[in-house]
Formats: sequence, C-alpha cells, structure tokens
Amino acid sequence: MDRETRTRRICETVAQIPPGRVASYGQVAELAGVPRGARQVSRALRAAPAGVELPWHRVLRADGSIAFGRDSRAFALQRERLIIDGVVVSGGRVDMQRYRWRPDLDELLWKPAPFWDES
DNA sequence: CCATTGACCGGCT
DNA sequence: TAGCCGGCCAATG
Repeated sequence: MDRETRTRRICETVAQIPPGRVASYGQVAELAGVPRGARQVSRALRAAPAGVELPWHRVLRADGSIAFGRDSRAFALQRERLIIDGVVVSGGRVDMQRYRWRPDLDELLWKPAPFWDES
C-alpha cells in the first residue's frame, strides 16, 4: 500500500467521525487500516489541503488532549470547534471515555451522538 | 547516508 | 494524575 492510498484512507476515516464524537490519532490509524500509523495520521492532516473540509478537530491525542501548543492559534480553533460540536473541553482536554467514537455502536443506534450517559 | 523532528502511543513508575 | 522512556515512521536537512 502506497503513501497516497494510506493518506486517502486516513482522510476518509476522519471524515466519518460524527459531530459530538472524537477519535485518537492511533484509533484513526487502526480504523483506516494503518497499524501503528498515528504519526501518519497527524502528517496526513497537516498536509491536507485547506480546501477539503475535514473534521480534523475531532482527532485528539490518546489521552484526550489537544495536540497543539496551548498558546497556539490552532489550539484555540480546535477547542472552539469541539465546543460547537457539543463536546466538553476542560483543561485543553476531552473525556475520551465519554466522547470516543465507536463506529459500530453509532451505526447500531442509528446515528446522532447519544446525549445520555453511556458509562 | 545519518541525524533530527514531530498535530503520536503504551507501559511503567 | 503526571512524567519518563523506548518505540514508531515518514519527512527534512
């Protein structure tokens, strides 16, 4: 599998993350069929043309933290967009237990991010 | 060809 | 919870 294919599949996966849900770089890599490709996910997003609309803000570190410097412009933007999605961001971090995207489950439940507690 | 650098990760203190 | 550490892997100089 060449780089272009990996990049495409990574972007396709990111594009499927529904509003109100988030995924880690590693998770996106797995779902995209690129094992241990967390860094490739970050690379793919960075290289993604500004033209294409990708919900890149729904991709976080494994611990739920925003991957940009706290004082950076990107950090602020990502935080804003997450909040718009209805995701609670505190201390530059999201509760992954609560918001992690579960593709199979979401499809099973029909679609929108559940607003009930699913501990 | 080697060294460094990340929008990273998981295990272990 | 918070670091530290070794691993990871493509891009860059």
